[in-house]
Amino acid sequence: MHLILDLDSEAPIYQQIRDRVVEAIAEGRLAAGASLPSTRQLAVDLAINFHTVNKAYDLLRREGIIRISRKSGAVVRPDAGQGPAEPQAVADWERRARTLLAEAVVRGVPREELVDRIRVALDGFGVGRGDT
Amino acid sequence: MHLILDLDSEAPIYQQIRDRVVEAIAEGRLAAGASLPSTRQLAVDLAINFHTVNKAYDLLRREGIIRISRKSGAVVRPDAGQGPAEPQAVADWERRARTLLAEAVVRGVPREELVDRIRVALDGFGVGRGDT
Amino acid sequence: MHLILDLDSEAPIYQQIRDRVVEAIAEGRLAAGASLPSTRQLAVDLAINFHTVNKAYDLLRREGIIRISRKSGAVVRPDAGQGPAEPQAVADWERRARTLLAEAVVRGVPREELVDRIRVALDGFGVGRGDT
Amino acid sequence: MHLILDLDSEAPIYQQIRDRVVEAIAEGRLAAGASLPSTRQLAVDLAINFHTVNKAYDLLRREGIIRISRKSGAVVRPDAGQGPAEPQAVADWERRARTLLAEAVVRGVPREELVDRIRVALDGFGVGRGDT
DNA sequence: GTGGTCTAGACCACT
DNA sequence: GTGGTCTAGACCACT
Repeated sequence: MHLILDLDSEAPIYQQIRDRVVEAIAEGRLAAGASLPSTRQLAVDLAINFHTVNKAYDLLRREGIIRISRKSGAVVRPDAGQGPAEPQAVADWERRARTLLAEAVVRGVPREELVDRIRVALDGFGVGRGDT
Repeated sequence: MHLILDLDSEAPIYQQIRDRVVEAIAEGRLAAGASLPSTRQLAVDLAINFHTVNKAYDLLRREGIIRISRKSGAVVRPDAGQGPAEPQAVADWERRARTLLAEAVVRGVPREELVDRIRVALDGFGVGRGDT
Repeated sequence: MHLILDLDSEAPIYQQIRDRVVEAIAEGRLAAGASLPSTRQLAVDLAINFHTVNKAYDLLRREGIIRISRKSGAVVRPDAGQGPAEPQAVADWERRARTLLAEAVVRGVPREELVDRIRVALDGFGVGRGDT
Repeated sequence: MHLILDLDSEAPIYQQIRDRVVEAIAEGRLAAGASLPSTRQLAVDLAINFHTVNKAYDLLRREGIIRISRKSGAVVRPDAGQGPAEPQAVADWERRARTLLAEAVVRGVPREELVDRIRVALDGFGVGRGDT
């Protein structure tokens, strides 16, 4: 799994790892059931502290996106994106989406362009397309 | 201007203020040219320190969303959302949107529902609709 | 005298007035001995408080750039830009110039471009050209 | 890094710190990639509050001149002064330069002396000389 | 009356 | 150990 960090960003590294993994799953680069690199391996690859990778994986586990076991390490949950989403998580997501959309509107991005950009992004995601 | 904070949220208070103001502008509750409460006043209303409000207003100013002067306090920029958006800001926005969309996809929100929710949110925004 | 203010700027209005007057003198739009508008007139033209204009004029007077008398109001000093500059003022000016140049260099403006831009600016100034 | 403040100056302390750091980078005393003192350390050295240093560093970060991380503290961006300067920033810079030059002209500094002083200042800057 | 700056100290987040 | 956030209060600058 290739994964690019932006050390200049104000976003914490563990959050960036979490975000990139989520994107990789959405894009289909990380299939359901696939293994993530070991925390130590990824830490070496990214030249960061292994506790930071640990924190990212733990976050993904708590979000129900991956499973972690001593035997098989971290794997993408086979049912990720299958069952209905948790109402609580969806409500929270919707609030964040609202803020993000409001920002674009206030910045003067035309609605058509906005919807287009969202469509393009969604088209890049192979998971959950309904034809799976 | 009514504005609700979540003190339990991990999002800093100043960021929440910024987000709520942006939403209020997008919704049309805060019109272009309208005054925001003074930093001290809003601090009293929200039962927080005025420096925190200051930081939020300063952030909005640097984003080009409000104008601040010692004379007239903070006002929504009359040209907010008028001119074309800055490419840099739009690129940054798109990255954040991608991450957010990926999360929804991975959580199993169907695409139709996703697009619907976005449409509903956009319909709640009065600004920049083109027919104004 | 036409004079444009930027109310969005963080620079105080009195400082902007002072700066614009200095530029007008350098450009030759305000000749040595010429009268400035009365403080009340300028305040009306700029839609600002007349105390603010007063403060700007007082600053120009203290800098030795204009003379103020009850009889003839504010006039550009006839000897502005004639005699040798005050060493103290020049030293102070040089420090500010150093900071400004350092900023351009750090931002990556090539030296040739830097010198060119300065030359162009100086060419727009009619006063003190030596051929007067 | 040695750095001298003028507590009597009307320029805010955080701005002075920012200006001195920019000069140190232009002079080559602070190389690309070099570390700045920690906010707390510099505050002790300058006998000021660490929040003031924080504000200066935050300003430098927003200007894209330094990078800040909790791990390695503040470092001069390796690419500072490398890529082409932002047009917006250059336009703003040019306006300030115009005002500064006008002031010198009005004060009676001869053009030759003016250009000489600028050349001398630029010669003191090791960064971006093209022959490096 | 408004925002801006500075000091001071507490506590937290990240690595 | 580093920076980030928040509170608190004083004083100043601008209009």
